Amino acid sequence: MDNLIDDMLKSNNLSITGSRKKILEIFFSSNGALAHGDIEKRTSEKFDRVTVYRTLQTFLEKGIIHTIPTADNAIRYALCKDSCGEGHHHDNHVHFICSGCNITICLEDVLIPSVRLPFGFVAEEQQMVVKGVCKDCK
Amino acid sequence: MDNLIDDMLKSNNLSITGSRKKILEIFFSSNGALAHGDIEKRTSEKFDRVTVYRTLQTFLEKGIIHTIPTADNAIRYALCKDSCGEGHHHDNHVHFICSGCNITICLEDVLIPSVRLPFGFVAEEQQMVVKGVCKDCK
DNA sequence: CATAACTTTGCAACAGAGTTGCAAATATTT
DNA sequence: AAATATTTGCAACTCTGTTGCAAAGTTATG
Repeated sequence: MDNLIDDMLKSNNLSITGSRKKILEIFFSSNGALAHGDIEKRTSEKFDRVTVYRTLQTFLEKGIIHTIPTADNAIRYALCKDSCGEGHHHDNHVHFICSGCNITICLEDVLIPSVRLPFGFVAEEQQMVVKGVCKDCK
Repeated sequence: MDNLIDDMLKSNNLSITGSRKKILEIFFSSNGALAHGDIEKRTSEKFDRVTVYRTLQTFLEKGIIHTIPTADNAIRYALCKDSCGEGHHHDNHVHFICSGCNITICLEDVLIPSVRLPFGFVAEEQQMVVKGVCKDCK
């Protein structure tokens, strides 16, 4: 497990540091998406806020994590499935937010359906968020 | 025009005040969705920041406007079409953000397609945002 | 394996978005 | 026109995120 994380960092040309390892571990051991605040809570005051922000930013740039749009004004992050090439991650799946436990889940198998736009509009990227009750809260 | 706005406020049990009239006017005269900051700019320093926030909050509660989810961490608001009853607005249309002029538009005629969720998940509400180029920037 | 070169961290300070309490001002009711 | 209720503006605050810079840590080099 530790080796997997080290390799992951190394293959992205990132120095292997305590905070990066810890934050990656948190992502691996959580089944949903995480907001910056969630991560701060789970690192139990070990790292500076700024370090967490910068680490997330770095992971984002390297395509290790991706962002999830939410209406509640807090960016959430989730691990990318390593099925696609580095850098250009295809984030074309639906995200689910449970109104019970508030978890945010990537529904990797549920693809965003395409819509027919009015004449003159060209789509480049689309995001879909479904709110409801997850299988554990039912 | 002034009467329409007054009636709109009155029928929602809201006092008719300068800031509310002005902010409603701004919504009527803009063709896209507005963030809090946009509104502040267009009121040209006439009202307090807090008043704008509270007015938007009030309009939201009364179902006069609705929020639009964006990835860039700023809530945007748009007028609700008055086709549906008071309070319970059906916000089931797609939103479009232009990467050229950055406008956010409600595509009232483009309904969000429903998706098949994994077993055990129940959808209550869904939001879809398409980014691309609008008809004026093409 | 020590030293140099580079990268990352933590601190401090800041910026922007949004909220709350409260007294003053403005609307509405009578 | 006075009494009541609602709304506004101010001040102060919280929360989220960013930037510059020196200190500490990591990696590469001889």
